[in-house]
Amino acid sequence: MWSALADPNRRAILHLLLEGPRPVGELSEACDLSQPSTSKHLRVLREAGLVRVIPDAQRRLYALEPAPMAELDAWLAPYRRLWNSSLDALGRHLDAVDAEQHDGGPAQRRRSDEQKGTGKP
Amino acid sequence: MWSALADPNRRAILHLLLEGPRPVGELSEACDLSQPSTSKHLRVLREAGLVRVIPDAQRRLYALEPAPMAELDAWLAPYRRLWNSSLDALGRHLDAVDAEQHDGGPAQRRRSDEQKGTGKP
DNA sequence: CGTTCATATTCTCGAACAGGTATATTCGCT
DNA sequence: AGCGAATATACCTGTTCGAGAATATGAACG
Repeated sequence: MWSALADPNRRAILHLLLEGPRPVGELSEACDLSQPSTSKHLRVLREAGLVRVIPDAQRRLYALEPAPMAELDAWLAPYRRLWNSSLDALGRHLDAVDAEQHDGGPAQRRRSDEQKGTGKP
Repeated sequence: MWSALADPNRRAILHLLLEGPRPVGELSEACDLSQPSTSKHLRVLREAGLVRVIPDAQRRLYALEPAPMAELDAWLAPYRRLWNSSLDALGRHLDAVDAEQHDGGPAQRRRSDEQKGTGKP
């Protein structure tokens, strides 16, 4: 997933998909990429699980897949404490989530975080 | 910065640095990397602004630089909205969205997605 | 001053990657 | 069925990347 996000064009595609599903041609035009290049980038994004494809006649609509972003957020969480160690609600909330995953504490808010192993033990 | 984060070894280094500044040798040993390789990765991380160096005699302590993580978080912010709404009612809404995108049915999840004219009716 | 430890840099090689062109596939339309 | 639009794949090419070996810098210490 990280290598998929490493490319600026792919991030641009994701940014466009933020506004809703789009066909390849539109992404290609908006990102100023050739159509084959766009298709290849979309393939990488799809194999990384970042987007999913919705077949629509001869078109293929691509849509964001939110799950990997949650994974990214989970990775970022420990670092978030660093850059702003004194957040009002957010930081405490995240700390709570972190603690919850360790001691099984008040698990009432984001219990859907425990989806699959991130491959990063 | 993204390309710096794309490498698993570099992410491992950052993960180690979470526990505090460390000299190169320690990182090298912990990540099972050769010393030159570690130095090269650290150079990339440094040029990406992700770590900073603290010279200490003939040693060089590397420490996390929190700022770029904030940048990452800012980039992630728009997507966070997405997965939050998805996690909210995971299974049912995914099915609903799926159906909606096939028959153009009740667009209940589209709160503020269609803000800009995509030029694609 | 020379030795040794810790780190950085250079070089080279093989693999991976991005972009371009040409071609294949699939669906809708007439 | 055949044509055309939309998308995917294959092939080629120049570039980048990461690992490894050899070497250079630089500081402590005898």
